[in-house]
Amino acid sequence: MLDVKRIRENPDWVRQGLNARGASTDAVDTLLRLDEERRRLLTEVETLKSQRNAASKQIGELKKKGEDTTAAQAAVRDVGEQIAALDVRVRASEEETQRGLLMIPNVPHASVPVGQDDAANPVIAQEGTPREFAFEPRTHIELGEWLGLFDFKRAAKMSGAGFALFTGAGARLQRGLIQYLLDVHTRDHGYTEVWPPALVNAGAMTGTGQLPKMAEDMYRLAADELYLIPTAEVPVTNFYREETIDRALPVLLTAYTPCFRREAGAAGKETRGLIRLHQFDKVELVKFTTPETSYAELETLRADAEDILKRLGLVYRVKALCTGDLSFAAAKCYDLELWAPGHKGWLEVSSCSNFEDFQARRAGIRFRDVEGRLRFVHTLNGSGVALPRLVVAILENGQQADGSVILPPPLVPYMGGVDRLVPRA
RNA sequence: GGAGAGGUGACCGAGUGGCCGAAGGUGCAUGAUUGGAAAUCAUGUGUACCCGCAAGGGUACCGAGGGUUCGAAUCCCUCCCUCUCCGCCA
Repeated sequence: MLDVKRIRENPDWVRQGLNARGASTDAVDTLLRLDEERRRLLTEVETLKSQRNAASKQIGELKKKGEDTTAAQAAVRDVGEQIAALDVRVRASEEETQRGLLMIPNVPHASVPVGQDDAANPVIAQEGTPREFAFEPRTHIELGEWLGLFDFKRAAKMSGAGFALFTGAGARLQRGLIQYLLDVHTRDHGYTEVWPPALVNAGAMTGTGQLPKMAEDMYRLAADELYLIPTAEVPVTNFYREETIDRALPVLLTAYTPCFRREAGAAGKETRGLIRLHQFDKVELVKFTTPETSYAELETLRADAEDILKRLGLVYRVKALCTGDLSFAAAKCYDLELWAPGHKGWLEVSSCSNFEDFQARRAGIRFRDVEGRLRFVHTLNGSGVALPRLVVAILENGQQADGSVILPPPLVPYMGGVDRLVPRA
């Protein structure tokens, strides 16, 4: 969330940000009104509390001297009742202000291109050129079925539409990719590996900004009031929730987790095969940085994710998300998209975002700067990368005329020496 | 799941109704001492919010939330977490 003081002192900054996102600025005006009311009540009740504290102290002293304090106590009790009544209003006002704050999205960074929606996202880089095929390239679904890598029919039987069941070499490829991605990020990019819970509480979800706004998109276990994580960003960013980080910044963490998304409202979009799933696997990168370095760190985070795609020899492009397409908590974001020749399109495999102090303020993650002041860190994260679409690209790009698939060389050791996927005999 | 013991500041630890935002110790910072250090001595050392141009003042916080009281770290209730033992289980 944004700093209420900053909104108070510079409401136009927030209004401009909301405008750029294509969101209404009414929330700012409402919030300013709520904040003013809140402070008025707070000042009032604190004055009364000050009076009560002084009077109570006096009663204590009088009692020690053995004097009668009945009248004084009655008077203070009266003040106490006023305080109790006011406290109720203060709390209501604070809750309302907080609710308002939680619903206001982050303000886009000045470098974010202005635009209405994803059509306005500029492509800022492209690596490699799509391969020319001497035959009509098959989709990952055709390839996977022929090679026995996954079985959507059986997945639907046990779980329903939108779930993947990997089999044989397909299952091994999942395991190998997870290990490969974690190896590269820990060995070559300086990240520390963590293995977090996949179920988190509402506090964690609020800390990273999924709650309260995105409640509809998540699986929730009502009996225990727990949520299935939609991304490792949630548990990993909450690693330091309500803490002052006592390590030198930046802190770099990486984690593999399954990810769970209800994808409510996604019906009708690309739902076949591996492209959009209710459960998928992902290796995530998370950074905690000082405010001064977060934008430089965003560039290296993106480079770390890109490095994976380069090593695997895949064709990809980078988009800078425009103001209108930015997610709720992000101040700036890049998307990495892989070329999928069978699918004849680009598939998003990573979003690399800087949230500035938006998540840190919600989650209470701070550090001590060189002058010893407590400040909120900046948090960043990016996929490094999501597995299913990576598999789509690997299969569709590596396919041969006979339907076999040549694997990228770095994966061969992770596949037990297998360099080409062929149907099981 | 059952029984018991606990949760106090960066850390250890005292504190059973007012003199407690909290003793004492450790750590840390600054100064004195020293050639330099150790030791020693002195001083300082939480966070959030509100009022104020500022200086400064106020409120709250002793796991969380309620309650009793003129007054709660201290008493009562609920919940969470940690530890020990038992049960169960991968």
